[in-house]
Amino acid sequence: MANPKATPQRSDWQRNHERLVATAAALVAREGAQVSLEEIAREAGVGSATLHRHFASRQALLEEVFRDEVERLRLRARELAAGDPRTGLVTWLEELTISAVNTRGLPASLAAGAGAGPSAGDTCHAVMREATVTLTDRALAAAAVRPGVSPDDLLALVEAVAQATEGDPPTALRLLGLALDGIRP
Amino acid sequence: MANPKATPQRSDWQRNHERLVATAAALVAREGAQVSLEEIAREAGVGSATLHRHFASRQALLEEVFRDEVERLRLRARELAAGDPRTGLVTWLEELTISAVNTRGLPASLAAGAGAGPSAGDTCHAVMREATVTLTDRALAAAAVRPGVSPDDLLALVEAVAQATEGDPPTALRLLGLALDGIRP
DNA sequence: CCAACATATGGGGTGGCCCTCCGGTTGTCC
DNA sequence: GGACAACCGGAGGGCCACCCCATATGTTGG
Repeated sequence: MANPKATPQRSDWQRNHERLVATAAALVAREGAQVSLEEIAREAGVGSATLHRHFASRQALLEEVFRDEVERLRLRARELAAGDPRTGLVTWLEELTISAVNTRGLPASLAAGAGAGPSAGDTCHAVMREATVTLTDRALAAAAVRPGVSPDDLLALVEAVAQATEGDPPTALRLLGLALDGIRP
Repeated sequence: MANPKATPQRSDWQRNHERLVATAAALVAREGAQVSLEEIAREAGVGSATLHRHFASRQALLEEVFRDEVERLRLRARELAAGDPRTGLVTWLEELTISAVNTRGLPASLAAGAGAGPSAGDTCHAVMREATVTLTDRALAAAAVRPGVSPDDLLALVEAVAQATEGDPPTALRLLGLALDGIRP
């Protein structure tokens, strides 16, 4: 289902693909991650069969919808990896939380990827995980956080908080703060 | 929709009601909180209309399914309120987390009640909230936790963790531990 | 420029879900 | 044991995910 660059699809394929992702982005932002797939297809002006042919699952569609935002976060993590290890990690977790809470459907998409193990490397969750591992390891190495803290646990916590407080950034940050006070050395 | 003791329902009503709750409990335990309501009705041997007449919503049905477990937890909180304030609160949060993670569908049910405000006083969430408020206030009064900690935040965190780690108690407790280390004075 | 063909499309069908209406049934109370 | 309110469940409407296959359309070699 993914698009191997080796065999470029027909132009209408690409057109419909972009249409679908754009429409999905708009509808997910307005109605959440569980929008009707048929509505997306209808709004995009294609048959529902086409949507299913382009995306094997709702999750596959969401992965593409959030690709840009995830990329933005990935680059941000790169930046943060250049500064202070402690504040870098904390800022990363905060910004990730804010993004997830403010981006309708993202928490669901991240959580969905979490259970899948390390199978597919390009899921939203996998990218966020790699960033979190890097920043956590740096903080651990600098003794900036209590030893034994696991990046997977941190990410799981952020995802849990984001999913539970979708649309309410202040609460999300309060809950995250509660948790973060536990990582002092 | 609740059963005011003043006008006892007909015997078949009561029979079907118990059947439905029992069947729902079994199916929710096996398949999770989003089981098909029609399947519950089918398995219970009643028409789907009857199920909808007895329970205005899926949530209403779940509330009854979990009534016993919630009552057990409530009594447990009472016990804990007699001991050390610090360990009482911590133990409560841990046991609540364990129960929620091990009881399929409970996290969803708790979370669903969370957004509803203080309208209905007998929801699962409301009961757990009252217990958590009591124990947290005690701990705050004894300066056993950092001031400013909110029982609602603690409960929200437990519910978030429980929902995100449903069926995986070790992870749930690790995440809770991460958060709990933040409540030292 | 055009034919032939792989690639892609979408209407319509299947089966499932939630929820409601309404004709029929069953407890209950006098 | 009859009358009446309470209760039941099959059937149907609206919506959804997913799939099949006859049709259309980009693409490419002559």
